[in-house]
Amino acid sequence: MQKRILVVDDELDLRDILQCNLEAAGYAVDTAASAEEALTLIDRAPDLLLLDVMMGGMSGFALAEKLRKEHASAVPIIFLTAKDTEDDLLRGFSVGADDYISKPFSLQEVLARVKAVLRRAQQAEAQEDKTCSPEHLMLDNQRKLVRIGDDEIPLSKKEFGILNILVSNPGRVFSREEILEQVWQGESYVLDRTVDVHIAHVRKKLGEMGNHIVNRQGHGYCFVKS
Amino acid sequence: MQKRILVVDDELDLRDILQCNLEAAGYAVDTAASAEEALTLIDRAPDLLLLDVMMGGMSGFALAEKLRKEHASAVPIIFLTAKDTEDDLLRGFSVGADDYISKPFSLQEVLARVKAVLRRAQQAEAQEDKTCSPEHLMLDNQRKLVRIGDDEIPLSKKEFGILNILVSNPGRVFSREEILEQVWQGESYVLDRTVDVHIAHVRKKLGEMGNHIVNRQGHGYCFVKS
DNA sequence: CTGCGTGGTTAAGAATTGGTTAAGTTTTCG
DNA sequence: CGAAAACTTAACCAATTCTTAACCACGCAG
Repeated sequence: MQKRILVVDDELDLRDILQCNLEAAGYAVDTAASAEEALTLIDRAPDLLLLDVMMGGMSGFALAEKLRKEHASAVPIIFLTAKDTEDDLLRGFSVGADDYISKPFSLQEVLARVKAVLRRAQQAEAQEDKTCSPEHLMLDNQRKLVRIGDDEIPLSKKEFGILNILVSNPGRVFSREEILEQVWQGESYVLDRTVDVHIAHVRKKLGEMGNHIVNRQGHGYCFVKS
Repeated sequence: MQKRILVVDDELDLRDILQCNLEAAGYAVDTAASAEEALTLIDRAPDLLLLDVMMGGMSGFALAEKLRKEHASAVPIIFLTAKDTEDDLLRGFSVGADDYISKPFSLQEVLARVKAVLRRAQQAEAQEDKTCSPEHLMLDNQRKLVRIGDDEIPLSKKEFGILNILVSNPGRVFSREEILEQVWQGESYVLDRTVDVHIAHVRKKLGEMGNHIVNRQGHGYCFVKS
C-alpha cells in the first residue's frame, strides 16, 4: 500500500526537492509551509511526518507535541533540522521523534531513514489490532479480514481498503472522492459510483453490522458506532 | 517488560560504558566482543542489537545480513560506527538497520535512539511464535529442510526462505513485495510472479500440507493452521 | 403529480489476479 | 568441463475481482 508523507518546512526549495524525490520513490506527498498549515492537512492521515524544527510561527517541536497530546496521534515523525546540538536532539526524541536528521543531509539518507521508519511503523501498526467499533468488530490488517465476534470474514482488496478508512475514523464522513483517492491511489480514472458497489458488497459481508456503514446524502459514507 | 539489549563491539571500554549506562536506564544487557560471539548470544533473544560496524573477524554489516537471512530474525539493529560516509550509512539501512549512530556519540543520544527504536518495535515483538503449525510441521534452520512427521523434505534456498516467513507468522498475509524483500533481500530486480513459482514448488513438496499455504487474491500468501 | 438529484441493487462484460507448465539462464558441485 | 539443481521469465488458462451501466426507490421542490 502506498504511504503518504507530509513534508513541513518553510523553505520552498527544500519542500520541492523533498516532494520530487519522495514521489519518485513511490510515496504520496503533501507539503505544508508552516506548522499551522500542516494541521489542516493532518486529516489526510499521513503515515509519516518530515518536520522542520525551525519555522516561523509554531516550531516543529511544538507541532509534534500538539499532535501527540491533542490529537492523540502516533504518526511517526522525522525531524529535519540545522540545529544539531545535543539538547535539541534530545528534545526531539522526548516528544516522540522516530528519527532526527541534521541539515545538510543527503537525499539518499533521507530516503533510507524514511524507509526504515515506515518499515518499523508498519510492523507496529500491523500488530496492534485495529479494533474500533461496536461489539468486537476488528479489522485485522495482518490477515486482511474482519472479525465480528468469532466470525472471520475475508475481504477483497478494495473492500478492505474502504472499510479500513471508515472504521479507522468512526463518525467521520468520507466523500466518494476521498475514498477513491485513498483506496485507489492514482489508478486510472474510475467512476465514483464504483464506490457504491463496493460499499454494498461490504455491507452484505458484514451482515447486521453492515448497518453501521451509513450514507450521508450528498456528503459521502461514514462508520457510526452507535 | 524489561528489554534485553545485546551490545557488540570489540573495544572493551566502550562495551563497559554502554553496558553501565543501559543497565542504569533499566535494560538488561549482554555484551559480545565479536560478531562470532554475538551469534552465540542470539539465543537469549535480545530485543535490540547495538552493533559496531568495524570489528575484527566478521563485520557488523555481515552479522546483520547473516541474522536477517539465515536466522530470519527481525530484531531491531542500531549500528554504531566511526565510518560516517554516506555509502556506509546506506549499506547499514539496506541490511535493515533501524538506526545508525556515528562515533563519537553522546550517551544521551544513544539512550534516546534506543528508546525510540524500542518504542516502535515494541508491539512487533509480541507474537513471535516460531514454528507453529498443524501436525508437527517443523522447519529445521540448520539443515534447511522441513519435517512433516517422520518425513524430511529438503528445500532450496528461496523455498526455505518463503516457507520460513509464512510458517513463522501463521495467519498473517504477506504480499509478494514483502516476500521478495525478506527472502531476496535487495538482490537485483526480480518479478514478483517469481514468488508464485516458488510457492508452487513448496506446495508440491509439502504434499497435502501444501494446502495450508493459501493465496488471498489481491493481498498475498499466508499459512493457515486450520 | 412530475421532474430532478441522490443512493441501493443487480447483472454482465472487462480487467486483474493466480495456478501451472515449459523453456531458458544461472549457479552449484563433482 | 559437464550435469544437475536452482532460479527466472514468459505464456496460457481459469477464477476472482472490478467497473460500468441500467433500473428502482426515495425525498423534495415546483
